[in-house]
Amino acid sequence: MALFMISVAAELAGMHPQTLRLYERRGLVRPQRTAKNTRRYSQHDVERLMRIQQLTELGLNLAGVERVLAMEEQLRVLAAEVQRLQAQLQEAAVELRREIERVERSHRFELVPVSHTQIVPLGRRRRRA
Amino acid sequence: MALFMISVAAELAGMHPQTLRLYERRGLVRPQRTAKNTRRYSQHDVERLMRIQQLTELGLNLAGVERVLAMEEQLRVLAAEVQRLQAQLQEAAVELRREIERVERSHRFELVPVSHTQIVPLGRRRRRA
DNA sequence: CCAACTGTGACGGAGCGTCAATGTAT
DNA sequence: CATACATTGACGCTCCGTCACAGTTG
Repeated sequence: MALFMISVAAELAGMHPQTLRLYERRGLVRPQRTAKNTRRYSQHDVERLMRIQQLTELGLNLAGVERVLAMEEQLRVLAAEVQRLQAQLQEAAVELRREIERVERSHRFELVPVSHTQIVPLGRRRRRA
Repeated sequence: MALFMISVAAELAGMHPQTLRLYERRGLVRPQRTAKNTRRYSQHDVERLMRIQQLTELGLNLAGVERVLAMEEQLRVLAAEVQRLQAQLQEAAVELRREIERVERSHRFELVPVSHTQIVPLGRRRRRA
């Protein structure tokens, strides 16, 4: 996983390095730190920075950005849940058909329809014409 | 449905009337207008004003408030969708059991298990001991 | 010692809530 | 005429991005 020092991350995000430090102080991004206490930004951090920039360009202040990012995460989770449930529901429909078929087949093997049986004494089976 | 003039709505929401006019100009609330062009706030408008106040007290600016309110609506819609799908899924499980039972019952009426049949010549039915 | 990091402090522009002035209708 | 509405402009406070300065590390 690639990590960038603050100058590179700022360049990638199109921001002033000071802005990145400010965002970290406000808790908007949490880059790793090296043993010598310098920030290291992941690709994910940079993408988050770009998303922050989109929102601030829309006029949001940082409090709004923070809340919107949190809500976007909630939306992703919920949308995934909807996706999952829809798939599960479709699976349930398939399951229903399959199960009914299974039950019918099991009966077909175990059972003999009355209308198809012929009562014939044992040992006196007639030949079909 | 009760409607309030701006002074009353501002009182109810705990805001300055000018603030309400500002919010309308920004498109955050859309009170009705009388024929003489004075604003009329519904109960729903007042509740929205109070929600806006909560968000601004959290430090959001108006751009953020607008976006958050829109996303809250999306979240409500998605949450309702999840609710609906879960109920539908549970219903599907019930349906599965019911349908299987129906199939089995229909076979039980139409069919006779082989193991329970006895091949007996007609008219020579034996009495059970 | 230079380059890039770290932090803190200050400044300017923008956003926002309130006040003030002015006009209109009941 | 007094009151409450309307609109518009201005002022002060806060937020935020950037710049500046000082200290540390390779």
